[in-house]
Amino acid sequence: MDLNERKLKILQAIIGDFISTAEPVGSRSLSKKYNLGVSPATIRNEMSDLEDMGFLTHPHTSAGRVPSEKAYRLYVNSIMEKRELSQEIKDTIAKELYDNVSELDRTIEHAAKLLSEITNLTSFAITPNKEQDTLKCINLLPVDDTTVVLMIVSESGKVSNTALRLNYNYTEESLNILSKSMTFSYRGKTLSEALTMDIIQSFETDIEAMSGLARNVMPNFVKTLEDMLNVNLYMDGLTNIFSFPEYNDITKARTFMEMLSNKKDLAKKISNRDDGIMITIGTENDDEGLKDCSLITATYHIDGKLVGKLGVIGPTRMKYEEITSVIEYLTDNLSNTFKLTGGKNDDE
Amino acid sequence: MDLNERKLKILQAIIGDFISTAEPVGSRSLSKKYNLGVSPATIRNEMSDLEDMGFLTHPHTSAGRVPSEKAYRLYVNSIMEKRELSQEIKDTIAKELYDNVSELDRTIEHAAKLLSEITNLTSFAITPNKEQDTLKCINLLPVDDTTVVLMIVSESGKVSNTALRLNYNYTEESLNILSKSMTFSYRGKTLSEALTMDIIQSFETDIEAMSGLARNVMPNFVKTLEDMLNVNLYMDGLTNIFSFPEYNDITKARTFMEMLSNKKDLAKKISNRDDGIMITIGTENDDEGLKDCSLITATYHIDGKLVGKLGVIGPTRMKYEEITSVIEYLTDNLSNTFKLTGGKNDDE
DNA sequence: GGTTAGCACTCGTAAGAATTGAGTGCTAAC
DNA sequence: GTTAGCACTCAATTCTTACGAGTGCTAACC
Repeated sequence: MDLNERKLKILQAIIGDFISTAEPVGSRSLSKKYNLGVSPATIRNEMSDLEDMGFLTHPHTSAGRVPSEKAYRLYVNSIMEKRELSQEIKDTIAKELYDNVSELDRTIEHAAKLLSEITNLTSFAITPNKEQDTLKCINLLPVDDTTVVLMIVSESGKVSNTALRLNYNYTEESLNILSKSMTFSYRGKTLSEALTMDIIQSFETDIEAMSGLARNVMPNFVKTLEDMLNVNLYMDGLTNIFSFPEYNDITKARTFMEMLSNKKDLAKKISNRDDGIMITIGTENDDEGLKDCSLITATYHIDGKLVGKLGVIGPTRMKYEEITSVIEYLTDNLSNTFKLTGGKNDDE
Repeated sequence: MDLNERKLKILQAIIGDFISTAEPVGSRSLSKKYNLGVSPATIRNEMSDLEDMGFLTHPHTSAGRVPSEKAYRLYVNSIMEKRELSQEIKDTIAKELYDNVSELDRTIEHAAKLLSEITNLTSFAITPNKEQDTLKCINLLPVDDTTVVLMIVSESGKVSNTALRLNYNYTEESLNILSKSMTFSYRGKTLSEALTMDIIQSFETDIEAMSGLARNVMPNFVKTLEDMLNVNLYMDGLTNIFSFPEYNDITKARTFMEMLSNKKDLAKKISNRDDGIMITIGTENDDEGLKDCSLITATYHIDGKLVGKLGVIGPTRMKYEEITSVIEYLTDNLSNTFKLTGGKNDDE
């Protein structure tokens, strides 16, 4: 059986109708709403064919047709067209992003919020994977007699620090030497490389006099590095799910919420997704809890290198076209923002 | 009418029963379950009196009685006794807190998680209000030709930093002088005091040569101070609300979730609560969205000074006794943790 | 041969009626 | 003051009925 012009037109109408109404689509109402030029009976025949081909399903005998995952997949791959966003939305995104340039994490959080507000879906964003980020400078700073701060700056502009308490008095001199020495050893190394180096060893042999201080600093150095490698997950628009009739059932809403509250798994799942725009529909998500959901994600870049992700989650019946455009536009703008400022606010 | 011994006993039984079953309590089932030594008819008479006194309400004629807010208030104030926690829960709390000593914010977040797991309620915690925190040291650190990091350390051990890009080359010397000079001016001042000082002014007149650098640094200094003053709100156990029959209604669950997603208002509301254990029931919360909820909060201290809060939110029908004990024990332990380490992990 | 009108059939949903049962309030006797 | 007895109430459950949107099939039509 062939997916001819007319079948495609009918399928498209059904998908469109179902996406906006959430009601199974019947032949009669379809022929009334859309000017397809054929009678309901003909549409019925075509629908029956489309069902045989796996594009439609049937909740029960006397109900209308509902698009299958295969239909959405076809729609996403072939039918839907790239849509130009309305100037209004473009302006909102640009304005919100540029007006709120701030610390990287805050910007990402804000982008997620923006996304959920525009799409009326649940949105999420993860901060960049910093495995490829390189170390730039390491500093040990005196605070008081027994407290020093360890500060690590990476190429991407990320600054991390830990206050550490020593159980003996240090000299400023020794802090300085160790700082310089560490910067020398680690500068240009990626965070993951730095973590695999046999750290304490190198300092004990190199600088005998330093070894006491180094032994105190190193565990914290490792801990801070690990901390810098952590990917943060932000979510917004959690309650948007309640507007969907498919989640009018309390147990479904609950399952959805519970799945999202497992941030660790979710962050991992998102991290593992392909670069660029990626759409996964229902069972394609390979996750029991996501079998009725679709995910759309896209990647943004920091200085063209570090990669973070951002996207939405919602019922498989979602406005793929619009939402994909929004996400694409948003990530493009994000990458742009981070190209100019490195995610930090400039002087002024 | 007098709230005599027997009335009190019956009221207590009704409250206890309703808290655990969520079903209106009838005279017959009450007399069966609890050994009150009187017949259902007598209980009915007493119930009728208790209703007249405002302690019970009546969903409808043929339903059992439900405790009113006034009853809960009486229970919380006079009837309930301080309960000794089970050793198991004590151990869990102690273990979880001491095993996870880490950055302050992480510890608070972890405490909130722990609290929701133990109580099966929605928990929240806010980081300390740092208005009384004092500045300890301010540092400007060279990173590369045009980037410096501004680092601020406060007495409580909080370290904040911003990377800033200058539009001209600086000298290490000038950074040093400005750091020292800022530290000298601000050391010992509270964060809020520092914010009200006419900052740029003072540096322009004092150190002519510095004014260009200072002009670049100061806006960031102010911004970072403001950032340090921000109180963070953590929540956990959001989906616990679904286990309560009173939230089986999707619109109620939705309203609850929506109220909690407004983090700003919530943080404010919690900040404004009294110190120590505070219990507010239903309309006592003075908030339409909270009229069917009770809040229990308690305060923890950092080094005996800075004050943060932590608590739970749930239906008015909650196990006040148990939960209050848990929260009290938890905040005591938190304060203890922060007394020993200042919320930071020591050198090993 | 594709298209269409007609019609019997299906099945979820909404509305209404009957039944149940936990509970109250009142009265009269103990 | 306490209690047994009884009529009454009302939410919740179950059953029944009616409705209607929709299908699938058949036969006629172009």
